[in-house]
Amino acid sequence: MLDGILLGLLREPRSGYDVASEFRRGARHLWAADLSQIYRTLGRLEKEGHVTSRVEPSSRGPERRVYRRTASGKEALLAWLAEAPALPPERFAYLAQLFFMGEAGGGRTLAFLKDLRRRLAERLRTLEEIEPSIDTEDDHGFHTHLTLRLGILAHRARLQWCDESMRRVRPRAARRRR
Amino acid sequence: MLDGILLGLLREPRSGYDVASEFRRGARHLWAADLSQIYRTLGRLEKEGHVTSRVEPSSRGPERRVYRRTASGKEALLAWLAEAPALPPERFAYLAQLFFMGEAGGGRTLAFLKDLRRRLAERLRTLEEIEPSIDTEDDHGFHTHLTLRLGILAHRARLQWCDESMRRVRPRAARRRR
DNA sequence: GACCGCTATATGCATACTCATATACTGACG
DNA sequence: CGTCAGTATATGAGTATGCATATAGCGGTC
Repeated sequence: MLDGILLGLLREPRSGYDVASEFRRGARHLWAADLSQIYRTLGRLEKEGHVTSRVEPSSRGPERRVYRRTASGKEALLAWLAEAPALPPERFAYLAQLFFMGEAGGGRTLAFLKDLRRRLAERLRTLEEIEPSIDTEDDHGFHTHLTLRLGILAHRARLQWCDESMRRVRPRAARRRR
Repeated sequence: MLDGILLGLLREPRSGYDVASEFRRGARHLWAADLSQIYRTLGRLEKEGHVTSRVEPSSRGPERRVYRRTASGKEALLAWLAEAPALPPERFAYLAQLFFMGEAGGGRTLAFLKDLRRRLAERLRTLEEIEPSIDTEDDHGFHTHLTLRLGILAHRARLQWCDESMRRVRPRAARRRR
């Protein structure tokens, strides 16, 4: 999976470090990846012939290993884009916690939702801050904006759900106290 | 992470196979897990003393290894529930594809979104079918319903996003044809 | 000149996860 | 009686991921 992302980011030749920075700036909200993971994957892509690398001097640090996408790499990228939309396995750790919160007596649910709401709101804020900086005229910018937009709408829906849930929890908690 | 879920499902003694079935029925929308992964994790939880197991005859199949949660297991579960809400690393494979869809010339975006919408709508339908069957009176049912509810709201938001996105894509595609 | 932060690559280790495969019992259906 | 679906456990192999750590150049600041 990371393969496609790295091949996509290598639209222009870049070092692993640059790819990782690009990643953090533009794609952080859609995929998480570690520097070590990126280096390893680039290494594998090179063995597979999807990229080539060349060591080049850097103006402000140690030597850089610059990766270039090959024709085969471009092909692999297009093949990935031609695949059906990949719905990932759902993995919501906080929902799993909430699912069993009844075992904690139910008294913790409200505090948990409050905390969750705060964290989600924070994430939403960072997404909203990025949005106006995207130029939607060119194709890449347009698609970037589409993905960012889902992040924003999804987070808003989650916040609404937090509010709805907290409204439902309060009377239950009150009943328990009686 | 799976530890907490398994310990939660072991509110009553169950075999690995039962846990997996329970999983598919009630928690499929919040965490994905493989049977082999569940067996292995139960094995580890036993080594750690959080569960014990005993082989018992089955009425309709081979022998079952039934797991029981220990006091230490209950403690570990409560500790997990007391942790802050765990926001998982974002991993949206289909968003990653969309992010780079400009490389495919942009002509594929609409078909991609249509396909995605269909898949998401299908998932939403299965969630909505489960909803009315949940009894929200008891604590576990209530919390189950909360998590299901987020699944439903999140999917509705995604569908809206698909529609919004398709409306934005069409004029661009028309412009490209000129 | 010492130290800090950023740039830059790479590896080791442990865990998590996926997919395939082996084994074997039971009940239903044709 | 054969076969299939469902019940049931377990392991091997390969991949992905996360976290820590080692190394080292460069530029600025105190």
